[in-house]
Amino acid sequence: MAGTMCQFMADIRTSLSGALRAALVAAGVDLPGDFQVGLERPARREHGDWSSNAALVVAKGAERRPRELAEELAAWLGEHQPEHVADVSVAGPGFLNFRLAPSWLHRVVLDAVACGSEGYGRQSLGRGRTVIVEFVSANPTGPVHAGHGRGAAYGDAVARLLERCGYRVQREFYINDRGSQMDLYAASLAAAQKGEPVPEEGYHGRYIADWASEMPAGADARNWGRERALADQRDVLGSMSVEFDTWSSEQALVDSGVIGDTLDALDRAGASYGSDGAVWLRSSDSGDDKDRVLVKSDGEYTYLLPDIAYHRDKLDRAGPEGLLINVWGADHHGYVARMKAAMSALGCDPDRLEVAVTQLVRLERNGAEVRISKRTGDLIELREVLDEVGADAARFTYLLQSVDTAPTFDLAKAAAQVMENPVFYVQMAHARVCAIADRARAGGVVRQPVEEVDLGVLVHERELEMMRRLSAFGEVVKAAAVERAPHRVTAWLRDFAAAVHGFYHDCYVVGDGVAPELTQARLALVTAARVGLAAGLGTLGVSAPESM
RNA sequence: GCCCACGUAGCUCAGGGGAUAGAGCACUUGCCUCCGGAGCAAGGGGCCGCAGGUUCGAAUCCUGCCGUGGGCGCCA
Repeated sequence: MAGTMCQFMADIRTSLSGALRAALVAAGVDLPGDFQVGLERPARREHGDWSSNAALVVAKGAERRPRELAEELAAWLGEHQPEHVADVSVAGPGFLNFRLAPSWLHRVVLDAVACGSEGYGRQSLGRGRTVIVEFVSANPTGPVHAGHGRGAAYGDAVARLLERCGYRVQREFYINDRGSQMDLYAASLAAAQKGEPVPEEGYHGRYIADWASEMPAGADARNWGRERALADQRDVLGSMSVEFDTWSSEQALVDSGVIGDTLDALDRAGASYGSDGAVWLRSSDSGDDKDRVLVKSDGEYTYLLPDIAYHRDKLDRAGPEGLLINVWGADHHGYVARMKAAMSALGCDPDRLEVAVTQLVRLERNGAEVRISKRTGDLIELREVLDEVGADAARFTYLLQSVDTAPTFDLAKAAAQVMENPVFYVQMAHARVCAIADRARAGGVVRQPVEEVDLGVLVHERELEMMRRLSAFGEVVKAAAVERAPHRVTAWLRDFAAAVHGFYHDCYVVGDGVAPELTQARLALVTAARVGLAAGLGTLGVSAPESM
């Protein structure tokens, strides 16, 4: 039953676009087979609750004047009004503006209460399709740093969004536990243990000395170091509630022998060739700048070859309909073309591999830049960020902006417990809404079941605004999932929280001057607000505290 | 030099074919009998980097240029 309730927002769009389509047909317009009725929420309130540009889009093909056509459509719609529509008008060059009765917003309250925070805003576009989201995948040569934090927050939020849209999601971490970087790491640990200077090309972070001092005498620096780094990474990521379903080891992949299969497959496909004693991938045939080495002249695999085998394996695990999403840092963007080239060469649809590239984060503390530099040793570890600002603020701040931007993350501002801090502002809205419900309970208010409450008394502009914002959540979730853009949810939360604070300020729920039936209706609205805030925060992996 | 992303209010950033371009901070000014004023509201502030093009319509799409960041290893 709750499932059908949650379809309400989809229904209102369907109902409006269906009516528009019927109006167009009645007006004698021939619609293209793939015609989609444009329907959006106007930026300006006076343009109504929903608006369509259908007349503008169709006018040219129909050889009609947009404004005249719009007038005709409006007249027809006036005689055949869909449910909840109070008024249809024409504006500007030919926009059709729908003004809805408050009853459509009252349905939104029922919808939210019925769905709960886990169900509200759920979409069905995933239809059970498998998607493997690979993110963080830091080298096991040291702690995860602040830059990985962004990938962690982003990858996990994308996974959560996709889950809310009906995808079957696997979170995966790829361990690059092989190759020259691992050699250098092991050599650095071994040298530090013996009190010798670490190799110049090695790792110089302070953690090397710390970990070397923990390392038992006679331990294999490579294996011990790998486990030490992974344990550290797992621990830190876990403390911001990022958990992976699968940890895939490059070394294990190599040991299993599947690399040779991949090499053979590339050879059979004519995608590789030998030159200068090395084996090369013809990636330049598929849009890459140049060809890339798969097997070095000393017989060692490069990073690329096992990674191709790994992606082949992932595609296989995801199934024929499955999708791969990789979250890579900006320093790996040049790697996208060659991986896609390899996928094409192996006969896989390169569109099944998506790579989201996250730009670098500039880290500040009270306006002063803090450099992130893994190799030189003055790196800011993710652990430090979490200790300073907390997991909730870190996640929310990482997700404040699009991953296409290189934002500034001020640790001091993110940690501040003030309303100017968007994390605090949004969480505070949730806490306030919970406080109201507590207060009503403490005041002896007995709540009626929502379906028996007369929501028709909710007509205050603050209430309407809150319900309007709430009603957009499902569309926001869908857009955020499709665009792999969790920051859209962050932006929505800030707007919705502002509406909640406004309501809180102007609309008392319990108190002397509030009629009992209004208290009941507002308590239902408060529950709906709690659902919306908790649902939004939940898709970002941020907690919704009941008090602060 | 080539490749990718970005350039929007003083600052941090949303918006990514549609109507008069938005939010927070900062600045000016109002509002506390009562659910937490840790708040709410009003105001000032914009060649949407520049120049062309496509379109009924461009901050949004295309091309070029300028600027910023990142990448261009038989490292990972």
